[in-house]
Amino acid sequence: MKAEGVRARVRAEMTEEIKAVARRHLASDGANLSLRAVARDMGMASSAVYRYFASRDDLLTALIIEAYDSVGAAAERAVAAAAGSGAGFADRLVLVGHAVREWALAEPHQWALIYGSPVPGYQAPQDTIGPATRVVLQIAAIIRDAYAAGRTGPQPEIAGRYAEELEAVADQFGPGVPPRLIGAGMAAFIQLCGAVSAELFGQLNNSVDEDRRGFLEFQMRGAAAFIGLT
Amino acid sequence: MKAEGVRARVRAEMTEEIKAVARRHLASDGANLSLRAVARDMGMASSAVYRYFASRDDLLTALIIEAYDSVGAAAERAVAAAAGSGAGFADRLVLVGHAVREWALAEPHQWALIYGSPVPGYQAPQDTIGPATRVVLQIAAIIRDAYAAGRTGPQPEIAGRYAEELEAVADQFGPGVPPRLIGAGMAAFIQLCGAVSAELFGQLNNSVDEDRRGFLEFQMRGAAAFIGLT
DNA sequence: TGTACATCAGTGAACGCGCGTTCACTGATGTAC
DNA sequence: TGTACATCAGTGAACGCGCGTTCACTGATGTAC
Repeated sequence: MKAEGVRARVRAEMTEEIKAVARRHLASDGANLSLRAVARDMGMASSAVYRYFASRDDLLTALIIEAYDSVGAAAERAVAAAAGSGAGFADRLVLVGHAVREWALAEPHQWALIYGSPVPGYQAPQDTIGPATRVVLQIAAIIRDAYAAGRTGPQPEIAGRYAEELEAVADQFGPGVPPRLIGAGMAAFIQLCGAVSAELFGQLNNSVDEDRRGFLEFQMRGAAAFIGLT
Repeated sequence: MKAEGVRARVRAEMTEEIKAVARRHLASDGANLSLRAVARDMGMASSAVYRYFASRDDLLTALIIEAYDSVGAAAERAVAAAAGSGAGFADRLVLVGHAVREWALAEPHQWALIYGSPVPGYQAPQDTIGPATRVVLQIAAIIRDAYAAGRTGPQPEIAGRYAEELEAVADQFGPGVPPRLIGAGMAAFIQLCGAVSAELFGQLNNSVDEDRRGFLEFQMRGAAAFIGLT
């Protein structure tokens, strides 16, 4: 056995287990995650957790990053599978929607952690920015590809300062992509987040209770139409 | 002075003041509202608050109901003013969007309380249901009026179980309103909530930072187009 | 108008609990010779 | 291969704090006669 290998592996495993237990605790406590409760669940002294995370906020940050990565990966798998099977661009957007929604239904507390109200007193560090953009990047990629394939329809003019801001964003994605397209893509992402949050946070109760998947698809097709995807 | 008038009025004033202080506390603590902190801020013993609210959850419920009523009233004022000035139906939807957004910017913590992640361990009582529907009711009213005026454009067919569910919802709003219209109206509401939450919870940071009002209008015009409002 | 009584707001101490974080420590595991 | 030392995981007590809720109580305000 490797010299430093064993300790390092055990350390990694413990770190993962702490995160796993903490994720379970998100379910009952929301973002009021308690280090002591996590330690209790693991059968160790609360002080021992500090061997793995410098503070409660550090643990929270790790959970946030993993949540972003997890939903981002789900979106990426959906786009890759859809592109591989030759689905149309609107269908790809719908499939991203379903993938994100299904991830959220499976991990509602992780969803609340990243897309719900901010945790009071918690300031997200820079490390979270990258992972946070993975989902919207996938939507942007669909749009970029659709635009390159000439399948984005006519884009109405937009004007105003927000149009200029979108232009700056568009420049990061591919030369020549019209800013309105990027704006409509961001709108689709925001709409998706809103739709999933509405379902999880109870705003659909007593109106759409059975076929929420169908209703999400309805909304995503609206978003695709707004973009102009064909 | 009336016999029971004085005590009753003082009692009402105290109740209001407690709620006002509690609202201020939402800003720092989020939904982890502390009765003791509220009492401290009012310079009274924590036990005295129990003369006015039976428990912390009762106070939270009162705040939630007032928040729904407050944003609902803002939406109602916007619709009334827009209808009075003869604005088109799409414009009315946009104006509701601006009104809701402005309310949320002024009261971000109340917004988080009602549209953010649910408070852990808190179960909303029945009393919140009515106030919770005031905003979406205004959007439904715009759509009903637009439909009656023949300004909702052609409605594509929808099918599936969610369509049946929307039919049941449509029946509550006015006979003959096509369920797809109601679905598109709900989608507009959800999109609005998503857009406002995205702005407040930081998802627009580093992409649309200056003209968020314009970007919201862009999104609401998309929602109006999806409905078919002209 | 004055007096006896009931109502009610507010106090302060207490109960029992939980929290994040620090610190001196024990023992086991790895490292260097 | 064996021994001396360094590293590091984990313990348990403690600090200082906060919380929701209850309870017996004081004193002021209202009510009934």
